[in-house]
Amino acid sequence: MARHSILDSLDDTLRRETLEKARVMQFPPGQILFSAGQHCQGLPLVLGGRVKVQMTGVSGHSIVLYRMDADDICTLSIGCLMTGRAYRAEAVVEEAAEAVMIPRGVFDRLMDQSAGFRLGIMESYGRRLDDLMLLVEEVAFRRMDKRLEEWLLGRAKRGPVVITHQELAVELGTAREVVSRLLKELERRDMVRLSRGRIELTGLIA
Amino acid sequence: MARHSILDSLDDTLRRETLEKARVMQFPPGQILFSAGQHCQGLPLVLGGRVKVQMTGVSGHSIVLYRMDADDICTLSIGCLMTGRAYRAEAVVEEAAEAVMIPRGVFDRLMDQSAGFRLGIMESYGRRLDDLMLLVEEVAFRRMDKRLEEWLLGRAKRGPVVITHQELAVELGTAREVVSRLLKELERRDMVRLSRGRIELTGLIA
DNA sequence: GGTTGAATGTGACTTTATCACTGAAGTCGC
DNA sequence: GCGACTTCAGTGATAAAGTCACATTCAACC
Repeated sequence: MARHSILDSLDDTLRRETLEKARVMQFPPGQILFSAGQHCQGLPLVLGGRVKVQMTGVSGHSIVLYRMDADDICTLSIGCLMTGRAYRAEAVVEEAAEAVMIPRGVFDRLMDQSAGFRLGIMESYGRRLDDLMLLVEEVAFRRMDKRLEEWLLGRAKRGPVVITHQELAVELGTAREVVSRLLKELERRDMVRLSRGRIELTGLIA
Repeated sequence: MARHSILDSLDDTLRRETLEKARVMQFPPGQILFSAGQHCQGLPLVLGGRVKVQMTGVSGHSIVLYRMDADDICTLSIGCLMTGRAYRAEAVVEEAAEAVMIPRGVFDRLMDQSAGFRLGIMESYGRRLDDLMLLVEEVAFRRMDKRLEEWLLGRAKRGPVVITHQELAVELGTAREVVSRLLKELERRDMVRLSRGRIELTGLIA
């Protein structure tokens, strides 16, 4: 059963009609939801799992822009859906995800007939814009060592972080060598223990 | 008379009603349209002039996020209007600007009753999101000297660029000293001629 | 057990950021 | 017209981050 808070804002008739025309889809880890240059087929409402959205610049470097998880809306798709432009970023499933795909026609109808749906869409847009503004500030002004430590702390809820230095570099929008060196420095200070594809936080609990 | 393409998408009745309740306002250069922490009073539709939107990070550094000019919609205001959150950025008038301020109630009504209005709003949102994604990439990966040259070229349509190094640093999200040094280097290579608050492009026409 | 490919380590060097100043150019009051 | 003041610009020293080139290590798979 499709559980997404934006669907709760619909009245019964509209919700039933929506669910009739929308498809619930499953995406295994590693699957590409969409990639740069593609055109949008429908609006994904994320029911569960985790998807990262990243873009690759002209330089060939990539950076993770944001993540989507349960109850999120794929904001990028809205713009592509309504204006017909192609995606500029790429979405990669990290944890097996489930999403309802709302076809264009249904989306238009929902926007037309449900104030709650509109609010949900606008809220999602606003949040994304905020996220990106904060990211700009972060990338432009914050020190890489702090950003790295913060990222690790945010990920180390329980157990070691399983990630390669290269992937971590994409998370932060920097080079692999920079990540390697900063991590080695953290290891020297006994903040982390490093092994291949794996970072264990030891002293970094603050 | 208020000319904005999104108003053209409205039928006569709706447009008349909107213009009755909306106020056309004038903003002189230097005026702050809104600043971080403030709450949104209405949605500005920009009729003319130029407004820059910039944010200041925790570090105290600022960076210009994007600009609005004729026929633009203040995307940031939409999110603040609908969710009640405060602005996170600041808008400063660069060239005397004129805007129609759409009050919240009218905005809701337009979203409800006009598909064209909705499309315009969504288009604006999508474009802004794109702008910010490109900015992230630019800040994260492109070289400062190239970005500076590009910025200057984009501004030097006719005549010299009137700007201080400090302001230019905010445009690019870097430090004033960095801008000064890069400009001096350009001057050594006879690409520009520098004077106080003014940059003349000489060899930089490419 | 040896080969292979991915992941990591590191030196050398360039670019960018930061700090701490100095000097130069405008502005204002008289 | 002349100081006093303020804003703007220049620069050396040093630290942080990015780039390039290559060495090493690890894990997986014949």
